Amino acid sequence: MSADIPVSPDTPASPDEEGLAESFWAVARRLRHLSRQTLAPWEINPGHARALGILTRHGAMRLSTLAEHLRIAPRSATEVVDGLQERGLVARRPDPADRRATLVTPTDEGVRVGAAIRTARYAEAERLFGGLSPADRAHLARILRTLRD
Amino acid sequence: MSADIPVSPDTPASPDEEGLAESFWAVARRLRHLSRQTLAPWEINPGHARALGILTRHGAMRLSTLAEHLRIAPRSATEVVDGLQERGLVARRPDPADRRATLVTPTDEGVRVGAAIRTARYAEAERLFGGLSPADRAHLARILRTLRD
DNA sequence: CGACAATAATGAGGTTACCTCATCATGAGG
DNA sequence: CCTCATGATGAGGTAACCTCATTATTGTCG
Repeated sequence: MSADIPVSPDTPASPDEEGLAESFWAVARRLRHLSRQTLAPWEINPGHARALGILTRHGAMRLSTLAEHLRIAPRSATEVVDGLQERGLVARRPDPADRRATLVTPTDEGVRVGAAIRTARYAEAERLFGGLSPADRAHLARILRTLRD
Repeated sequence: MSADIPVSPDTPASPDEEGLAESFWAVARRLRHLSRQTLAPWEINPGHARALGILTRHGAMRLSTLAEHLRIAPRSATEVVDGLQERGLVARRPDPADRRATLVTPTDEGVRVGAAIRTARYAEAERLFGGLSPADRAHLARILRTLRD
């Protein structure tokens, strides 16, 4: 680099009001980063992990229903399921109630991996939020709940 | 829909510990949504807005420096700048100090739009965080600052 | 019952926002 | 001055989405 002034990290840590959103994104970035590390051992991407999580929590469901859970177009869910199927984590079976439909079910392996990821995610959250005092944690939980609605 | 059970919103509002990350993402989703609305009047996407913001805050810089700020590959910054240039928000000029390099400068219009977006973002944050009591707001700011480091 | 619109999944093809690698001009050090 | 490094960009690729068209099947209604 001709002049190697280290580039400031683009988030201008401003006083407070404006910085609230900025700080929020900074933490979100950390969380996303942690998440990537967490998922690395399974060589699964966040999208697939999310789908697998939904499937292991709710059990078998139609492709279109999965799409709704994921809030993506049904056509896109087809591709997510393709990926999970290739990895042997889910299987397609015909819906006995409607021969147009496909039920997506986690395989045994899928259930196993889904549970492992769930556990790892728990640890991941602990790693980030563990530094907080129990009081702060409760506070944060309450505030986030307020903001979310 | 054959059985129109409304799909539950996939985030299972779990007790607390695990839900902290979940809540966090839920709020992030709201923020992102607000952000899209905020930017709509300028028909500019978040990536372009971010680049323009950096340029108006820091002034003219090399394409490669912009890439560092954005944390993307220089080649990708070329495309972002192409987009902003098409919209007349930035201009390329040769770097007088190095004839290989290009300085990207916001145009007058770019400065104007950048400032307007900055103001709108302020209002956007207010819209989300405004519901909080001043105490909660301070609390949140402090907690986020802790989590970010 | 039988025609017909609605629905489930998927093929085909497009978009966006990134990436890497190769190329070309320019710069800097031995 | 020769070589190697660097700044921007052309060429081409990928991941994760999208829409629209197609096919099989279903529910409805006259």
